[in-house]
Amino acid sequence: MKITTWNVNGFRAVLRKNAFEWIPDVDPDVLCFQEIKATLDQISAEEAIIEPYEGIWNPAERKGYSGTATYYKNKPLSHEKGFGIEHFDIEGRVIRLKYPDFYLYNIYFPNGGEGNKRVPYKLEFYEAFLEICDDLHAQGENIIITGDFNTAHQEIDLANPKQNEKNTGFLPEERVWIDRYLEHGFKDAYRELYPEEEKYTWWTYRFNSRERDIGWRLDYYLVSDALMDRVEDVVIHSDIMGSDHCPVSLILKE
DNA sequence: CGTAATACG
Repeated sequence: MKITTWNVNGFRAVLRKNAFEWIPDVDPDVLCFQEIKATLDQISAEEAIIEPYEGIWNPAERKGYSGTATYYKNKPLSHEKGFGIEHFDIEGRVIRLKYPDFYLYNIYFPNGGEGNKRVPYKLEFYEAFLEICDDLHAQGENIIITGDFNTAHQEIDLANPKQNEKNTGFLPEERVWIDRYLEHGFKDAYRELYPEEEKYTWWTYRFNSRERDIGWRLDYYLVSDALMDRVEDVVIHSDIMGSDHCPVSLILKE
């Protein structure tokens, strides 16, 4: 089974750029998109279709902002949008699919904002979601979390760690939440397999950053400890264009 | 700089 995550930074922008063309080549079983920045009524029915997938959209209430969509080949046992907490759910950040062996969460974690204004909301979101994961783990369930975490975990996860210690995305109080997830029964699948690799998944559109590879690793797969032996590979598709993020795939053994 | 609506990342 192959799962691919991609922060599209505007579903309509990706359509305009014809930038979904890589999908048949990568051929994921599930596609997790973040920052769709659209509702279904802003595009045609045809534009929402990605063959041969079926899609679930969870847009934010606010126009042109945030939002997630998950496309799958094989129908999950069930699916839910949000986590039942109003002030988080209105931003369309969460879609959960239930498969026989695990829950798959597609999540667009909050950005800390200009002047770190939204860091408190972001930290609350990490906290609330970890509690949900704790409950599921306590029930013996396995979980795969993927999406844009909006935080680089360690110095190895961004090109310029020193100069970003006071910027959202690399604040100590944000990074410690990734530590907490790992302490609560998750593995960072990419880092487990590639402890020394310096590869990024996001580059600002400014300053020619992508060409110069001045980036951050913000898009992760956190998998329950018990699932780690089923992880065959994690692939960062650095060459796939169309957004300021690149797609990342998780390949699971059956 | 880019996406999208006048803010946000």
